[in-house]
Amino acid sequence: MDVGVRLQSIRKNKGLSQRELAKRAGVTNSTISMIEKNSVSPSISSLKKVLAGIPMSLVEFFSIEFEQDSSPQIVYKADELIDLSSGSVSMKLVGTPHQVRALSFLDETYPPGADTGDEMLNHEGEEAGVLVEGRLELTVGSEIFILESGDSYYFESTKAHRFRNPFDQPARLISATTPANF
Amino acid sequence: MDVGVRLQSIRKNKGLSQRELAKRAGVTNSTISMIEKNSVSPSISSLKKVLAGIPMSLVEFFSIEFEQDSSPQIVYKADELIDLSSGSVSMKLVGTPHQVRALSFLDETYPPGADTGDEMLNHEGEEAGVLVEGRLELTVGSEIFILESGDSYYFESTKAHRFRNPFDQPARLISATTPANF
DNA sequence: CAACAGTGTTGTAAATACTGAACACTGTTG
DNA sequence: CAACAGTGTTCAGTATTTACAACACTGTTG
Repeated sequence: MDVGVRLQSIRKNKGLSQRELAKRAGVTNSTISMIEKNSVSPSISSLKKVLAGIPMSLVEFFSIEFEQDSSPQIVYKADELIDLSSGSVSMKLVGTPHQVRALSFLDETYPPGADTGDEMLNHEGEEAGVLVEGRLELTVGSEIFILESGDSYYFESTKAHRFRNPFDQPARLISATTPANF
Repeated sequence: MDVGVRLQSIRKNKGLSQRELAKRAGVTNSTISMIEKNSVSPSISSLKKVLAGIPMSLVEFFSIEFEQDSSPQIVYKADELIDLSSGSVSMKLVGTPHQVRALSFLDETYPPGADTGDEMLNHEGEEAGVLVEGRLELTVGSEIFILESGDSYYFESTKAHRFRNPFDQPARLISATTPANF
C-alpha cells in the first residue's frame, strides 16, 4: 500500500512525465516528485487534483493493487475455477483472487444472432462473467474464444471486446463490470 | 463528494465521539473536528490513521456515497429487475443503480440440505446474487425469503444473513460480495 | 562538442495541516 | 444551583506539505 509507487506506475503507464501531469493537474512537478518518492503524504485535495490530471477517481486509485501482471489468463474453463468450497457448499471463484474492485452485476440473455456490435467495446475497468446457458463467442483483443456453459471469463475492459451468439440456442450470461457504470 | 460530512456520518453511525475516535486513531480531537468541518483537507496519512480507528479502508471510505437510504429493497423478483436492454441483447441489472463498489464474483452450488450455518454470517460490505437453478432460502436480519429461479438479491453484508437449501433440488447461485475477501 | 529540450531531484520560502490547551455548550447528579 | 463529565469548537505554535526556481542528468541536433 504505497501511494508513491502506485502513482508513479499509473503515470508511467499513461506515458506522462512528471511535468506533463503536473500541468494537467494544476500542481507543480516537484509536488509529484515528492509524492512519488514518498517524501510527503499528500493531502486529499492535492492527490485529488493530481488524479484528476490522469484522470482517475480516488476510489479507483485506492482500489488498484496488483495490476502489473504480465499476461493474465482471460478465459477459465469450467474445471479451472478456483474452488472455495467450505462444507457442503460448493463455491468457485471466477478469476484470480484480486483486490477490492467495483462492479455492476448483470444477468444477460443473448438470443441467437445477438451481437454487441462491430465496433469493439472499450471502456475503463474490468469485467467478469459466467455463461450459464447456451454457447457464446467472446472476442478480446485479437483472440476469439467460444464459451461453453459453465465457462467464465475475467479481463480488463480497456481491451477491445465483443460478445456474439452465432449459435441457434439462446445464451445466458451472468456478468459483472467495473466501474458500476449503470 | 464531501470528506468532512462523510467522515462525520460514518463516525456517528458507529456511535463514536470525536475524542473517542481521536484516541483510537492516534490523532487529536481537534484534527477530527477540523476535518469534519472541511476547514482542512487532511493528508492521506492522517485520514488513513483516522479511518483505522473506525476501522475502515481508504477504498471503502471513498466508495461510500448514498448509504443513508432508509430501508432499501432486499429481494427482487424476476420481473423486478431493472432492464438495461439495448438492441436484441436483454440485460437486467440486479439491485438499484449504485456507486462504484468492490466485489467477489462467485458461482455457488447448494446441494439439498446445504446451510451456511446457525451463527448468522456478518461481515463488512455488500452482496448481490442471482439464483439460476433450484430454490434457496435466504435470511437477512429477521426476514426470511424464498428465492425462486431467476430471483435476485442485494443487501449490506453487515446485516446478519444465512443461506439454506431445505429443498430436494440443488440450487445454483451466481453471487458477488464486497470487499473482494477471497 | 556545444546548444538544447527533455527528464527527475532538491533547497528555500510560503501555505497548509496538526497538536495541545483553552473555551463554550450541553445534560446529569448531588 | 453547583459540580461534573461529556460534547464539539477555536486559537497559537509547531510540523508538514506545496510552489518556485535552480540544479544535475540524459539523449538529440547542428
